[in-house]
Amino acid sequence: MELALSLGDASKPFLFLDKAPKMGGNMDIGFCMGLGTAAFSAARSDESSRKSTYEVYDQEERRSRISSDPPLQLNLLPSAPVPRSHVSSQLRFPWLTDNLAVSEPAGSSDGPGIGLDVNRMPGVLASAEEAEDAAAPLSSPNSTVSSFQMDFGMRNGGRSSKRDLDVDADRASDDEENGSTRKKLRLSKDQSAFLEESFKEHSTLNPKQKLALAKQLNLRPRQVEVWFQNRRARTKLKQTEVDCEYLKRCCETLTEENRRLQKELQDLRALKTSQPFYMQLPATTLTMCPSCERVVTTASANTSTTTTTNHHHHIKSALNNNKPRLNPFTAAQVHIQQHQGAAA
DNA sequence: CCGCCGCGGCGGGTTACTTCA
DNA sequence: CGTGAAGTAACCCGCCGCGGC
Repeated sequence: MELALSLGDASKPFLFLDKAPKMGGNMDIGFCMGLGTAAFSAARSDESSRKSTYEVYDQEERRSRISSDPPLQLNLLPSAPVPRSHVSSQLRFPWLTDNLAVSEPAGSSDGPGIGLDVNRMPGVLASAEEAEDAAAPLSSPNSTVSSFQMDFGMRNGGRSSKRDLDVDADRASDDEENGSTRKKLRLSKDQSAFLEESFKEHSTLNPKQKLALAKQLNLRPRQVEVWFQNRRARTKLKQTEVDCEYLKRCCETLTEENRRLQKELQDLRALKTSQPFYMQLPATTLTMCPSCERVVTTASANTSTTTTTNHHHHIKSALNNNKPRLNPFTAAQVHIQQHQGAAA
């Protein structure tokens, strides 16, 4: 599945918001970005400085589909590089009532990937708007915990483990003791999954979408915004890695080609010295074998065109197949004639 | 019409924290 | 149990576009 990222239509609603209940069992959502050529990476940086990077990717993908280069596909879905918090095989959305019962198995909360809902606070405001109102004037780091309103965890009445309690308690005390401490709060796996879904719909948010998402997830709009910024950064980083890998392969290929050509040149020089007759032949120009479309070196001598080739295996073949022995130029001519004869 | 200003969004970079091997 | 690496939430800064004046 190939999904072109599109940022253009910010007015487009999140489709999945309407169909969230259907998402339950399907984690197999391909999220691929097309990469036509690696070269665009450097070029686009200036040209698109004020465009969204992902919009440019989208354009490049369209271009790449036109070109003959097979696009590199970067799978950016949670499946691979995405954190352990996404290991669950099913996306469950606790705000959907039919999911409640299976949200978190009892007794599993101390294991890895427990979906530690650090944002959830015992005293919950009624709405995300209230949460936002509470948080709005406080963008300072120490405001985070106190402003988080997570009516999000409905599993087992809210608390999933003693560890959660301890962590929250620690945070609360930290906040009280150290007002300048920046708290980093993990989003739950459900929140992350939902944000991931929305990112696939739109990699950027308009204010409406941001608010809607924040409300859905009981996060502050600022958190949603930050999450999307970071997510775009991660995507770009991954794409850069893919670009680098592609360029690396290109470099290796070219190095190999260069090595091969050097050897070929060496062989030809050796041939030239061993058979001085050919030294009298005129200067050569590059042309292409009309049949196999490989580059050949053509030497024009008055009326007759004799051809040697960079792909001198052709010539060697012609030399071997034609007795008495032909010189390489005649052999190349024979080679081309053979192609023409075969085509006719 | 033009310039200025405030606002908001974004990218890039960084920091601080969490989790895991 | 301590530690380093990786992942990521949150922040800061600068730039730009846009709308209002």
